[in-house]
Amino acid sequence: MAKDTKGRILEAALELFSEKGYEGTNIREIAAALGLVKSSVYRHFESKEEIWNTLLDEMIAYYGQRFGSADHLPPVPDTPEGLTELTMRMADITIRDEKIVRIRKVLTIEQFRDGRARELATRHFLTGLTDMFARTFEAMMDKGLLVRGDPEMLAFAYTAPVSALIRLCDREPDKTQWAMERIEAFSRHFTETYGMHETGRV
Amino acid sequence: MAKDTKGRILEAALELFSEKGYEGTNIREIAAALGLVKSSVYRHFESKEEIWNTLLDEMIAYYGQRFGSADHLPPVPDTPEGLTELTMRMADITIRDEKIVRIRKVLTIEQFRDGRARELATRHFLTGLTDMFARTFEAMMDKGLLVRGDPEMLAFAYTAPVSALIRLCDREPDKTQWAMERIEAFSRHFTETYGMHETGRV
DNA sequence: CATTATAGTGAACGAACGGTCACATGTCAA
DNA sequence: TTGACATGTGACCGTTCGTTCACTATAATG
Repeated sequence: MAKDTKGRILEAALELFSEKGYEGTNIREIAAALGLVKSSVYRHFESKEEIWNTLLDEMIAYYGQRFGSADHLPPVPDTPEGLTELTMRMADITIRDEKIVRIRKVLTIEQFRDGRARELATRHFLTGLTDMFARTFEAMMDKGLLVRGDPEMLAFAYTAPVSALIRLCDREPDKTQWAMERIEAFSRHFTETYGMHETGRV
Repeated sequence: MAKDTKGRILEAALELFSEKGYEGTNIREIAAALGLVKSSVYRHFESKEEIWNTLLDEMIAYYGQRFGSADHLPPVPDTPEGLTELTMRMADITIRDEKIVRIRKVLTIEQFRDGRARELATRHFLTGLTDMFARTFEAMMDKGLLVRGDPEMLAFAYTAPVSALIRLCDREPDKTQWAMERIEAFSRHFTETYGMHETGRV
């Protein structure tokens, strides 16, 4: 059968670490989460630390594959309102996808203890979103949909509030609906401030 | 002499918890930080958990006293540029004050494990700053310094990016200077977008 | 069929943990 | 001087931690 026990251990570890942290989780719990006893875990990993490091490798790779590659760039909206739609779609995915939620949570918890977690946290919470939207905004400026200006600055001003609300959902999931409404309201406010409609030139 | 050992224990606990988390810190380290052995700590606290709960009480009280009371409201700027100055002053304090930094870090780490930490985290990272600046912005609108609009929305759009950069400093202190420059640049961008200069009416 | 590799187990290990307690100090009021 | 109280200590406790290992069951390979 070989049902990829190694992968299931990493899954369980991510889930537990994201709730109770690395130090707050023990090997017995991880094993129990897949119906094993702790010694079985050591068939697949040499130590608890190796689980953590492998998990980090996986998270880094996952981020690169999901947000880093060029073919995953979001489509450039056709209208200022399209930016809001795009944002809502992306926010919805990033809040619903349990794996991404858990990655954000574990990076939040462990960022002060582990250097690699620190770097990935900065990319997740700050630079990654900014870079991505900077390119989108630049394209929108070229299309005459957004007022001309520093696309990086605009992207930062746009993504930081959205990111803050996404992190609120991580912390207090029962406020998800409220947060989504706030994201939409903020996005509309943003497009009303910076958005332009095409002049219709052919 | 009675040199407030209880208070010093709380100080040491805050420092250690903010770096390694509650579970990652043990009583021996806390005791050693003030030159004691662990059993001495139990003269002042019944358990590790009581240290944690007392610390949380203190953090909640500290926040209320520091940011909650009306007499600590920041002065309303006289010009749009004054908003940037005010922001830089507040950011500088909040990044330099080690106690506040540690409180933010420990709330970041423990927000998923402790309900009270969760609530205080939301206030620290989201609602507190927004509420405070909403009042400032409302006053600035009344004075004709800021374009009319929803002060809450504007405050959220303003404080969320600043907060994101402050949290970057918590995570990567060597990027503090860069972050401060970004805060200033963002604040200037913001006042250029929404700021107005008085018409000079008497 | 015998063999070899793989995955899982229960018992046991030393170390570290949070916590207790009898005891040694020092301080200060009666 | 005495007694009471607060503070600090070292030895010790039971538990839990991460980790090891001899052993079993299973499945694939020659």
